[in-house]
Amino acid sequence: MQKAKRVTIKDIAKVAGVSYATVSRALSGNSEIGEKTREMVLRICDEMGYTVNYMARSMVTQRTFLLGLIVTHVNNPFMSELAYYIEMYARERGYTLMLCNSAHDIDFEKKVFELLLGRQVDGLIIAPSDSNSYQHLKPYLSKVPTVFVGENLRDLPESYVTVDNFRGTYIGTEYLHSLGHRSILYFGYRKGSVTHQLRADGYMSACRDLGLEPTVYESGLPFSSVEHGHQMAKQLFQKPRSFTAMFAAADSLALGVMGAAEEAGIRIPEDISLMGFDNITYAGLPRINLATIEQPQKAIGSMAVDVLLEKINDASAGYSHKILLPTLIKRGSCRKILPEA
Amino acid sequence: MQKAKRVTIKDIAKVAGVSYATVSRALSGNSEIGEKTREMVLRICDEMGYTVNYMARSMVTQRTFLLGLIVTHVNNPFMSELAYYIEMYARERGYTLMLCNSAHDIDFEKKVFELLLGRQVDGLIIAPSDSNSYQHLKPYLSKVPTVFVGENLRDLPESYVTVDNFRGTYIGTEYLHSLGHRSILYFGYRKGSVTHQLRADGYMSACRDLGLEPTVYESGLPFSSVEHGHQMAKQLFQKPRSFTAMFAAADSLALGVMGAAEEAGIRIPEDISLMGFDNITYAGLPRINLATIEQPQKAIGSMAVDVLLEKINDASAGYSHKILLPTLIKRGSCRKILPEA
DNA sequence: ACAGAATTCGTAAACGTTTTCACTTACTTG
DNA sequence: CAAGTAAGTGAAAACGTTTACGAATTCTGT
Repeated sequence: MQKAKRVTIKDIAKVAGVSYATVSRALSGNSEIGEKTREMVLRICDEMGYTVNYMARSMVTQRTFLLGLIVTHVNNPFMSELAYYIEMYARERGYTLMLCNSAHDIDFEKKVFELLLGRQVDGLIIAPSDSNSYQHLKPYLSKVPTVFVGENLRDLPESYVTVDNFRGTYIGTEYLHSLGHRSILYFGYRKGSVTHQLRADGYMSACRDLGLEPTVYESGLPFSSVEHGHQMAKQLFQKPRSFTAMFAAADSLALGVMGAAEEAGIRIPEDISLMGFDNITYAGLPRINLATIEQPQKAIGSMAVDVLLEKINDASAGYSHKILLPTLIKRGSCRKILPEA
Repeated sequence: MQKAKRVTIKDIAKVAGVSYATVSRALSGNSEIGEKTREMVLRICDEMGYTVNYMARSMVTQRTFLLGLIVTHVNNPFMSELAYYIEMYARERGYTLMLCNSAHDIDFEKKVFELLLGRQVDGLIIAPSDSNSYQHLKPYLSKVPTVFVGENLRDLPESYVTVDNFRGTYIGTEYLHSLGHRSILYFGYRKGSVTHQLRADGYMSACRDLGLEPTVYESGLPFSSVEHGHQMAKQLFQKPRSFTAMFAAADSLALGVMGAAEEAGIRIPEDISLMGFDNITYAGLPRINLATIEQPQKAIGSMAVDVLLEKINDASAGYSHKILLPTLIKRGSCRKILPEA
């Protein structure tokens, strides 16, 4: 009883007493057709509950209006927000999203890419699991328009849209300095990642410009997470501290720091001011109140879609690099102190 | 240059010097074919970078191996976790996910349902935006196997998988009682929703069994969010309190309560013990430490897929209601007190 | 009222697969 | 070695659309 056979264009044609080409014309609307027949056909479609079969259509038009989205984890708050905006915006533009998680696994990422290719997506947005995952995906990139998101590929000949990571840490460091902090520890997570490198560079550059001594503490871990932050901070807090503020390279790390601080009896912001990066929803929660650098996720999402659609619609289009501006978000985790000097 | 024409089964056939039917057989593997030809064909496919076109395949097999997932908001932490598990598990079973947000909008939900229908999904998982009005989806339900998730449809003849909401609030209330609380306020969010009703019932039933006086404070708002919780609690805290513990119907509400409490100078857990429901990731964060009732999301996700696949593969299968067990998660937001009596 | 133009519609091919059916081969077996 | 069976392969139809092409109809202006 579940098997209610789907009604096709031919069924409509039979009832309407026209050829099925005419039905197609009435529906797609782009071809010329008589006004009375169009109305008649549309009415019958309605009555019979017809819905167009996109697959069949795609077979002949060679366009699926399908977009692939590969994220590391949808349940990573940064990704889920991005995914939300991308989905909504893509739908607005007539595209449907196929979502896949790569789970930070490069082989998985490759497989998923191939899968989506087989699904004939018109284009692909990928939040790479690793900034050198570009190398692994290279063979596929000629097969489908792709835009990278959330990672900076530097001057590689591929489209990407991301935030100005350098500027983010730069203005954050400036802010901490303006609060009176003269000894700021940078708390990073991944050596060798371009994105991370840029964040670290922004911090160091600001330190230089402000006459501060930069100190970097980082793990070689492949990605940031609350647990990683917790582990790292735990170790850190065992040794005596010489800094008054910490700049974490990602909000998730900062959250881990908060946990470790609590355990170690260190108060934030009384003993240490803490700054994050991303402005995930968690950061704004009442008790968390994490000052941070906001990535304009909605803009990143819609921009990624725009860039992609441009690429899809104009095969001769080159690649583009869009770098959006971050915003400083002041919150309770940072406080003003008197410079000791 | 982007337009690298995709290689089809016919191209392979030409190179291999066989008919394209043979190529198909070599790939799908289910038909009989000579061992040497199979290897030869597969080798050539590999060399030429062939990937099967799922759309074309689906045209003839009438199976797309596509699953639709409709959630209210992927960036709602409960949903994003669910989506993650569903995607991963579905992929494991050979299905690809098409994700759509309904944004708590019933008309939107309908449109999206229709859209996915047109995309020929084999089945549909939906976290309804409103459990009252499954009515608007009714006309579609005969067209595609569907399972509802996260909402209890009571005894409607449709499949769903959800947590035992009644039991969740029941054991939560018991726990608060065991800590010495004798005056527990239930802080709910949506009148008329079955899910909410069950949670409220669990609380009231426990109160009755424990000899406590139930008190319910609720808004008619359509869904729970941190902002709603904040608003509600703000009002509540203006009046004098007679309770020592609050049981929020959802973690997001509880988070809002925390914010309002902070503003009102009320300490948690010193002044009030607070309990949530869902165990979203936020709840476990260092400073939040929200005691709550955990929904087994991973199990819900995979179970939903299992139920759906069963329905897909056996058209004569009826519907099933799966009610999974919640778990009490003890955390710092609740503390022991001495009963005044 | 008639030539010609414009409009509307039907026929058929095409998209890339799977699968039935029938036809070759090759392999058994007595 | 004949005959029967098994195994491998090709030809062609089918899935539900869109669209180029051409035929038929209606409209325009004189």
